[in-house]
Amino acid sequence: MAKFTRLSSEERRAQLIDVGLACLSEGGILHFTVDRICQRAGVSRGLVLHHFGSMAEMLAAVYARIYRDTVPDLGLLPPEARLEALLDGIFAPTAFSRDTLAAWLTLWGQVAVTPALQAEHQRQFRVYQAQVRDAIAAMAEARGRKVEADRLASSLVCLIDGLCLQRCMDPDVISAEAAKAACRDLLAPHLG
Amino acid sequence: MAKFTRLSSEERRAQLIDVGLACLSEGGILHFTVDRICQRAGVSRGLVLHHFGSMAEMLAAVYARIYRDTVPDLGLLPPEARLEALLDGIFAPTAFSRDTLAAWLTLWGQVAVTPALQAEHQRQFRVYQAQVRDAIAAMAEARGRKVEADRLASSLVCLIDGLCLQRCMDPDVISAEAAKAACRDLLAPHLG
DNA sequence: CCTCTTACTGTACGATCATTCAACAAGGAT
DNA sequence: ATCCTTGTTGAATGATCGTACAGTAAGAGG
Repeated sequence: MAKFTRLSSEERRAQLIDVGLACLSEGGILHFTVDRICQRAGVSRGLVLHHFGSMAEMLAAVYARIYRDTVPDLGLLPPEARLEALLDGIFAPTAFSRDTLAAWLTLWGQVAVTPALQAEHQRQFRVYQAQVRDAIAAMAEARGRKVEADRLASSLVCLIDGLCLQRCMDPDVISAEAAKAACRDLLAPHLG
Repeated sequence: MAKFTRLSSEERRAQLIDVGLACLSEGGILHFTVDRICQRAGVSRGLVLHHFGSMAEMLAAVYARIYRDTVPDLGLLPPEARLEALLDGIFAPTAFSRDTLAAWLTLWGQVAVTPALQAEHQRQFRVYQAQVRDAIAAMAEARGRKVEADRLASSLVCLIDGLCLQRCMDPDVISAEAAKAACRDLLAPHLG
């Protein structure tokens, strides 16, 4: 019998990212270590840096992963449905759970002090911000309203982040429905 | 000449908290270490744990400090001025700087995974949330409006947090004035 | 000037950290 | 069945981590 099984580079990276995410959720950045991740994944110490080069690079990969898992793709939806789909994705049970949010908070806390992570953040955030802006602009047009889509999108993004923050630090304070309602309330005066 | 100078417990704690805050700003939680803090403060290794007992306790003390430095005391102000004073305090140049915000983000990232910090957060946040609610309620009453002060305060707190988050991760995106405007825009439909 | 409290020093300790690297072997290719 | 690519192992390294603790001395009070 084989002492270990070989996976393709993509498969192994995906598995390690999963484990890394779990470590972040449970213990923050201080638990995001080579030893812990490898032990939990059932592989040897050398494998993480073989696939990612450094822990900072792996952290950036985890950031890209959680971004894709959380922010839905809105491209194919009809204009009036995009905004609601965006909120449904972000405030879905898995994305808006304490575990996922704890990972988000940890990553945010590292963005400003980890160059590799900061670069990944800017890459991901640009796409996200554009999606939110377009969803708002599409809705405004569908309803025949003139809005400052940029400013409104910026406010909505901030509100969403803050809701995630508060939800993570005290889950009882804000439910997913209350979070969606707060977002709609922010937009209502401008979109009707 | 003396080999070292003795300070009162309060003075030394204040100094070490200052240094700890600086370490958090510059390198996140991974730079919040006994060695770094002591070296930077010009004291020996044993002093931190002499005054704080553990690094987790010291982190909680730093959290309490940054909270008090950021959130202004609104008690004595006239009802209509409280909301604006709150925003002025939170978005003041020092509080809304990259350094201070980086420390905030780091601390937030640790709240969910550090019991001592979580306890301190709940203590501080309760007071903060109540201040925001009262400022909103006072303004609503002054203007003769009926509002759901709780929900509105919750939304405002989330928006403020999100603004801090975005500002820290990319200072060019949001100015202090834009942040204040976003907050006023959230409240305007309810408070006029 | 003496005493006493306690702020303070500095070493020691065991654990854990990220990274490097040479050797091994799994499994598709030929 | 053999070769070869490369995913994988595991030990070694040197730095750094938090905490414990026995001893030192500063400086206020008597």
